[in-house]
Amino acid sequence: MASTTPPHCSITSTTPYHNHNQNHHQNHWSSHKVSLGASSPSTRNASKPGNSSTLSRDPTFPPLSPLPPSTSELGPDFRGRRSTRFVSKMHFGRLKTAMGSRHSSVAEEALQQAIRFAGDDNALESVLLSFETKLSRSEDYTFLLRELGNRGECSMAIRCFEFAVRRERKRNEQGKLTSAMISILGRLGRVDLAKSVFETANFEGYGNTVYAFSALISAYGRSGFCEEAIKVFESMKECGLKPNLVTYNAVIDACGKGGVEFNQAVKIFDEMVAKGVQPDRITFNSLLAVCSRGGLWQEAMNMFNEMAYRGIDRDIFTYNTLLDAVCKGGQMDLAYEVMSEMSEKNVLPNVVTYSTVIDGYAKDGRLDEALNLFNEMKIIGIGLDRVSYNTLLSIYAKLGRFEEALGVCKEMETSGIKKDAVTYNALLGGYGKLGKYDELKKLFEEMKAECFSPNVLTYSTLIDAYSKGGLYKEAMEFFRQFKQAGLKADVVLYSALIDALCKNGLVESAASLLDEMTREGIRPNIVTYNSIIDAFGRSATAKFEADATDGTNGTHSECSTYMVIDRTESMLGHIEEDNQVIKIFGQLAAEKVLPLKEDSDRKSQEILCILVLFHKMHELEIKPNVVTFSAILNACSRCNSFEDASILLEELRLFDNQVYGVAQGLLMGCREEVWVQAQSLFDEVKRMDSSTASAFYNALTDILWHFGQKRGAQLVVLEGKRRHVWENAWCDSCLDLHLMSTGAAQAMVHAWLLDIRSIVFEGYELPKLLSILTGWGKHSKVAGDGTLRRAIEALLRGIGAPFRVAKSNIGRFVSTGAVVAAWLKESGTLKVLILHDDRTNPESTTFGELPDLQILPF
DNA sequence: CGATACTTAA
Repeated sequence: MASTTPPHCSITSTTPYHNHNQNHHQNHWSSHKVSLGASSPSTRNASKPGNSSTLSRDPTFPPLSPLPPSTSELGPDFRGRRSTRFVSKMHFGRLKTAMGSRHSSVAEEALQQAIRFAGDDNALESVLLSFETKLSRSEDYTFLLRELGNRGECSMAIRCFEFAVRRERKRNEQGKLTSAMISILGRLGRVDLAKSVFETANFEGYGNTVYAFSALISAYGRSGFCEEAIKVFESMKECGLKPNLVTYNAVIDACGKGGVEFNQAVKIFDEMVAKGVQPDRITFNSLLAVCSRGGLWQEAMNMFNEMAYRGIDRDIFTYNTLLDAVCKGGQMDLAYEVMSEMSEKNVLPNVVTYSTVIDGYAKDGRLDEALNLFNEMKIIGIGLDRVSYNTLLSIYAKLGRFEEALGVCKEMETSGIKKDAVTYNALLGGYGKLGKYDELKKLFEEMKAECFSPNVLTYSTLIDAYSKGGLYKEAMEFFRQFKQAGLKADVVLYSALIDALCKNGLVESAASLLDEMTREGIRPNIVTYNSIIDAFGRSATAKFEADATDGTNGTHSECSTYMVIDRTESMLGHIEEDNQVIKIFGQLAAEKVLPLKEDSDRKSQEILCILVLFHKMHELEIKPNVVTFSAILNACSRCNSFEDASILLEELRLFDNQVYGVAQGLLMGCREEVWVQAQSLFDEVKRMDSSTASAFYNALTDILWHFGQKRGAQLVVLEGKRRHVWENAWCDSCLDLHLMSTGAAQAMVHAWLLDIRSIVFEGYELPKLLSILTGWGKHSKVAGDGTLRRAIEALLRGIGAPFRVAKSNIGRFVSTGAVVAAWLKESGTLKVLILHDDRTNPESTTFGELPDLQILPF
């Protein structure tokens, strides 16, 4: 890694990652689904706490309600804010203990009494009074505060603090209590209260210390309010206080939690060095955390190297955070390397290390490797914790390996770890994927019965699952429950809704939802964009029923979908404001959405919209992934203009030459030129999970087939077969096409028949019965609509292949080996089986024209 | 003197 520059330079230099002009060709092919990137801080801070910024004149504290629901014990969900995923790093598992603190045993006694009166503030007051003479020093009170905080007794802690401050004479002792209190409130996620404690202390004259400021900075950081943290940091300097190591560390840490740009954190780091404050391990660990947020693995490696240069030890946190950055950056091979080096550096990987790398593999689609690491963990005796169990569970759920997922649940139970909201949501996702709606409902009820209130993700999962299954009525019902619960929609929920609309061709409604979410300050991500891109070329409209009397006379309006929906009276009896979504879902449920009639002008326009979207994504630093690529190719396949499709791909090459260059090259018939590049693309896809990989091959084959590059399509399909993209798709007696798109399937039929032919010509016998399976159109929008079956039927008829529909199964075409062999021996057969490209590169005709290649068995 | 650190669900 940049070994030519001295490491101490590397930290502040502009990194290639941020230099889009130079580097955007390399970094766009990220396989992980969500890029946290650098989100705009302004939107994230839409709901700043405690905006009553005027200094409180009243030395009493603000009313304590609303308190977090459960204050009696420290549950896993114990935090003040639960609305955002940016603030996931709250460390209530690692409590500050009073071990080694210099409190007296009387303080312990006082604590026991106080806990007994939990919730009764007056009783607490009398306990404190009765101990007043015995509790001498502020250490005793700090101990009490901390222990009350650890037990979630926020209001008691504040009472105790007020009491202690009142009886204390010495300023610096009051100051100690203040910084402790701010820290505790910060840990409890109550920045609003922390701020008012701070302001009061300042007003009363004992809060103007570097400790109080540092604690407040950290409190803001914990809740993700990085801008506020930096403001406090600046105001501290204005007060004439000098930030010290801890202060700087707290600010940098806040940057990491708030998802701030790496460069801004580096600026603070530079300032600290310039002021002569020597960074320590925690500084670097926090800087690494900033990198990990944005997946800036190169910068993280630089930091890591710089630590060695400065002679700073690296601990388990250093390694875990570095690994997180490297994993989020999609560099799993490097992650593996780093992890392997840990033991020889005497830092043994722990459960967090494993969870991090395992999740990295899982997100990269390398599920086998993820599962291997779990085994490794078991072998070397690292016990699984809640997080690792949930990670394992979600991998199985994602793979649809439900038996194993349930096994994980059992194992969790026997190890004494109860299911939590994460577990339930992962299970719901798993059932949803398999379309097990009864179980889904049952589990949802169980979850509620176990008092895990469903959160946004729960509802997103349910809405997504039901709409993917076409069950819009249920999806709508869950949406309504979600609204009723008063939850705020997030990017996942919006994406689920948008996806449902897109899959039904309601692009314009989807676009208006995209606007709506943006207006609400919710940043769309790659999943959102992939759905919308996928919708282009699917135009449909909701059908407007003038008078719902007979339905024969529904006027089919051609104007914009959004307008149609807007003018449609709610069929729910009453019109709910704000509920565009419910209306549209109502339409979907009533099957009043019809495809718009073929309109090639419109489709061409839509294709070009993709370019606009792509630019927008680039602007928002949302990295396209393989799903984006597949979606774009699918949109092209739905469009009839070769010119438009090729213009689009040509333009997209500016963003990622490798990926779009390969597609464009194959489409234009320059196969020879791009085939090496194509191979490395296929290598990358090979590492992803099977459904993503097959979607990629399906999309690429479809566009080639659609635009007449049939030989190219066939080569791609064979590449996919060689790499086992479609499981057990092919043997001598049976060709299973049910996971393939129509283009891929057709190209495959030709290849398979050619292969069978070579068996015949080598003098071997064919199996008695040959069959071609098309399934029931699993991959088309409506299960069982048979698009694939019809395409294959037409193809077989077209080439005169003697197959017929099986009696028992209309998705299966059968023939006998003898009949097929006879047909294959006919003189004209080879000619119809060999595929050709409409376009070949005139300068390199040799490659595509060698018939030998096609006759040989593959 | 008191204030600062890691991993999970689409």
